[in-house]
Amino acid sequence: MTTLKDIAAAAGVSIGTVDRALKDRGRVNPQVAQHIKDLAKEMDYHPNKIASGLVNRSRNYKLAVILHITGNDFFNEILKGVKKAEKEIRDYGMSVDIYPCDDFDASMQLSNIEKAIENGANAIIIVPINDPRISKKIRQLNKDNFPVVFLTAYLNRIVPLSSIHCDYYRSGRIGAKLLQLISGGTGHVMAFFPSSAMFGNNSRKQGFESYFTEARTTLSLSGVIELTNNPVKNLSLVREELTIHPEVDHIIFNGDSSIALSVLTELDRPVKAVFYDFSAETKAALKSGLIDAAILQAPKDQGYQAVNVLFQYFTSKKIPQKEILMDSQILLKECID
Amino acid sequence: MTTLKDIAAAAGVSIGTVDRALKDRGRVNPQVAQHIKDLAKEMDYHPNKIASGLVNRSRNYKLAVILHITGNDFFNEILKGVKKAEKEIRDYGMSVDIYPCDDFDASMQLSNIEKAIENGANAIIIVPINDPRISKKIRQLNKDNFPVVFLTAYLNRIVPLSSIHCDYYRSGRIGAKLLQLISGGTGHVMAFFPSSAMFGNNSRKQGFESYFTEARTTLSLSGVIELTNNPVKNLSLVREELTIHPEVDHIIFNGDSSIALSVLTELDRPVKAVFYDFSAETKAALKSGLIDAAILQAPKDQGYQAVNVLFQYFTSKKIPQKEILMDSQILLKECID
DNA sequence: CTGAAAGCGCTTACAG
DNA sequence: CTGAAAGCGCTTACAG
Repeated sequence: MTTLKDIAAAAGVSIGTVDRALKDRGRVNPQVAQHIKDLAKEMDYHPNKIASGLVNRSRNYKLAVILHITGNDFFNEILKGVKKAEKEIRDYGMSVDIYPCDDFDASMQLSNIEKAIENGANAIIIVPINDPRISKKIRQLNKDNFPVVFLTAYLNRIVPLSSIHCDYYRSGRIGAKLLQLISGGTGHVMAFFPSSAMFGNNSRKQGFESYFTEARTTLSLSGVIELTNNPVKNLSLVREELTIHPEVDHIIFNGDSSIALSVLTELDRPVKAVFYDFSAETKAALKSGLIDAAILQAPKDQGYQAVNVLFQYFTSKKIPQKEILMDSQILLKECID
Repeated sequence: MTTLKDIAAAAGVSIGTVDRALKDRGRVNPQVAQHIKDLAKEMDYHPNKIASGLVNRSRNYKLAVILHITGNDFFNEILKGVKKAEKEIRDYGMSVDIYPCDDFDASMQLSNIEKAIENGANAIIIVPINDPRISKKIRQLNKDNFPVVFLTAYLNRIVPLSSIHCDYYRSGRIGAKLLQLISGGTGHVMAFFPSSAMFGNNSRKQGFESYFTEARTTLSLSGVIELTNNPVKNLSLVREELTIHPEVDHIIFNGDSSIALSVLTELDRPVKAVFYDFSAETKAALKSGLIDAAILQAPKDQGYQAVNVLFQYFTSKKIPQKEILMDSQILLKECID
């Protein structure tokens, strides 16, 4: 392994000069700089990140994770990933602060952004609520070159440093296909999707519907219902729709799983079901056979990646991919029991 | 972040003494040692791995990856994971050497183990061929406390430092369930599994068969064929079986995918198919609709984990889990197109 | 424009 | 049993 020292010796200069030349951080005689660069390439020099890390730790970067809800199984998974990454970067002097938020409370999220910055955050990881105030704020941060990473959700027409989420459209199509498979080819489907206030949810809904529009399924669609942000309202909504539509024998559900599960349990007819996203309840329901499949989006990985992307950015100046798409994972009973 | 220096100051001793007390690596007055340990806990001390890494790099650990075949898409994926991990640990002074092997050539694998050790390997990551000579050799290494990690495959009754593979039995059951789903409920199935020389393959076959034994499927099983290690032989075997059994309209295939794909292409009747493991061809076949599902076992992750486990073991003395099971991933056309 | 030196936190001989 | 010091490779003021 070539070190700065080796190159300095070969070039007959000090390691300080080598460093300046290689990192372009200073006034170095262009001739000398070029020679050093050539030598570095020749000697296959790769800076030792451990050593840089040891020095850089004094910089003490702070990352803020800003959520959009108070917490559920899905977000706990995300936080597990965040915390796993935090452990790995702690020694580099980086820390992570988590700002929880009342469900979909945009003004609270906005003030959390401001609070984070006051607290000295060097970057923000956010599950952005689709609200003009949030959009405006993030546009401003972009302009100021303040690093922002979108996690799980995103905002249309706003391009942060990086945006990490599943391929929502595709996951909608996968849901439709799974219904087709578990149905055996005939049935009536009712779909429940969350408020399309979040772009991802909307995109997932569109992916799902595209499968019917393109006639890729032999099932018939009894309805696509948009849920609200109110759990009580949602419970009666789901209950009601399944009563009004007695023909429905398949549902696909994206939202607070406990709601759909309790309705499924009280129903007097068999209904097959596909659920989105991880929760302990969903897992149990899959195991017991109450539901037939689940589609996950690797939440833990998403959390991990969000932190990791910023770590790379700060320590190695590595510009991340603008969009990091996570694979959807299909879960059947056989995958877990 | 508490450092050794902080503790030394608090205890009124030198950092050398603190280090010795905390790591149990030396003659320290028991009284003093206990006091230091208490202080460390109190002050929430966590050794900085970056700093240790910088020192330890001089130790130059060598890891050997010993394969059991020359290479295919599946193993290239594994190697991608190995190389990803290698990049991350290079700065810590660790390196990885890869020893390829003629397909299932146990004596070649045996000599590779010996070669690796001669070359100064500090640990071995191996896809063990089920052969008494290999078993004997690995038992000996275990006795000598030489770290061995099993990757993708394993040997019965031999417990290495860690064993990383998918849950083969479960993946067999998932295969059976997928056939049930894509069939719509009726059909005749023929299954092809590789030589059960590798324990995992055998376990997968058993998982698959259990699904039929337990009558969890409405399909009928026309045959379970064991493939050989000879591609030419396998091609005629698959072709022959599908000719002898004209009723077969579903296959599940675990082996060299190009063989099954070419037979599927030349067949004069429609046959639905589930394939195991990743290959570029499998992916294309899934996309084109020639096959209906694939079951992957996260090969890249497996390779990454194998190296990482040893890194943790050497740098942090962290004893890994005896068995690390990877999730099976279900792939449908909708997941990739 | 360039060099010498201190320091990041830990490990490890080397004295005592 | 304990301490002082060198060194891992890089970064960063500070002189010159």
